Amino acid sequence: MVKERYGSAMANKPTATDADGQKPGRALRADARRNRARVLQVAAEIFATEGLSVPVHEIARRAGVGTGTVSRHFPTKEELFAAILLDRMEHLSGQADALAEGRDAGTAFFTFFATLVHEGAQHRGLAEALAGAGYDVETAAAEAGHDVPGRLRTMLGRAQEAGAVRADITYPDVKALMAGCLSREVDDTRADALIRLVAVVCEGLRARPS
Amino acid sequence: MVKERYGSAMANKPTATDADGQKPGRALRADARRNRARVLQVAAEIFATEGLSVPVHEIARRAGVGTGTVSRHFPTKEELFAAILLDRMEHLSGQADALAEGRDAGTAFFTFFATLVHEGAQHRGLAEALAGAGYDVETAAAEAGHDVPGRLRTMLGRAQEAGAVRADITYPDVKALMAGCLSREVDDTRADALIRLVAVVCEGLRARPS
DNA sequence: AAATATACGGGACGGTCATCCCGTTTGTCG
DNA sequence: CGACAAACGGGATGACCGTCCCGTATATTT
Repeated sequence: MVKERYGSAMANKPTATDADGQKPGRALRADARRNRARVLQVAAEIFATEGLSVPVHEIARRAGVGTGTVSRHFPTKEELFAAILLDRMEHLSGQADALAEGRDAGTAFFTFFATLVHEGAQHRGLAEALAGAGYDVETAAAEAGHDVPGRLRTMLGRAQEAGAVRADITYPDVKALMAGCLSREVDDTRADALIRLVAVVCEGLRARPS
Repeated sequence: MVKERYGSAMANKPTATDADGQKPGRALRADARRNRARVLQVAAEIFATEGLSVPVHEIARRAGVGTGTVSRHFPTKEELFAAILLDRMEHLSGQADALAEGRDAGTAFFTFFATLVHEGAQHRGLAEALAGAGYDVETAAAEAGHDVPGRLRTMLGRAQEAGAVRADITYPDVKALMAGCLSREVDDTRADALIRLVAVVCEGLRARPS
């Protein structure tokens, strides 16, 4: 079953983060930095393959650390979710910038759309869980300079100006269609099924001569 | 956050059900039938608007009955989910049959697709939760004579034969696209946003001259 | 109207987790 | 190499929730 309610304990807004996602005030000890990274990686993997309900104790056990270590680095489970997501955002915004230059607007948009779908397939439910807990992922990412939604929105606008995408499509429409490609309902999560779905959706989005 | 693991307590397969969803062996007392219906209705409403994590105690309280009454009618929370879903399936399969006669195959398919999306918008997550608990909704519904997926699949096949839908589309593709239109990501759940999404998807599904 | 089975209410129980705390270990700096 | 702060581990704590139970109330039957 599904638990959605969280006492939102996510109030702190770091004003800046470095590549390790930590506040500027203090340097982490070497072992601490190592453990933090390891927990982040293991958690991302486990949540992706087994769902978000895996207990924090289990994450700690499989990462080879104590539960105290996890909750010191990530005081609540949501903050762990958020850290994972921020990490992915960083990666994706880099790819977006690379795509935006060189190709025509339509190709860039459709390619980035496909990239997001495949990325999302690896981290189902993470964003939804955080949104449900009242944590605004998009804003947090934007503040860290990894504004993936903003980049997608821009690409959409350019693609529409270039006449490659239907003019009446909105950004929320695009988000919803992305989520559709990620639906759990698809029995075989293999790449080819995903690719066909993306093709259908892109076909629907494409502008065509009236 | 999300809990996905369920000790699957859903073993009993009623061999037949009547309109109230009860086994043939015994007639329910009048107050029992009333309470059952009331809980079913209230639960469907609450789960639809506030999510599946609302505690059973809360359902009982708002339905004006004791928790014992709920768990006597629906021994586990999953069985409550399943009862709600079966109720909707019954409704939908009727609509499908009405659509199947009279119109051309393409129109019937696209119309039923839209109907399912709008219905699904009212009951987000229910099907997923049950599937995650190992409960096969489709089979249960089919045994009760309300095989909605089967009807959709048939309509898809006919629409493809009639040349109205791309031939390479599979049934799982259609299910996934449906789920996409139902995505939580859509901020405004108003009807017009949904309608535009459905339009985009149908456009993508439509067969076009090569 | 009395008798009886059926259903009701809601408190109790047990299990699961996220989070906190504190005695112990270990990196870091002089 | 010694001292101190930082970080570690993992058990304790408390909250939440699904399910069960049983004394009480009420529909049904004769």
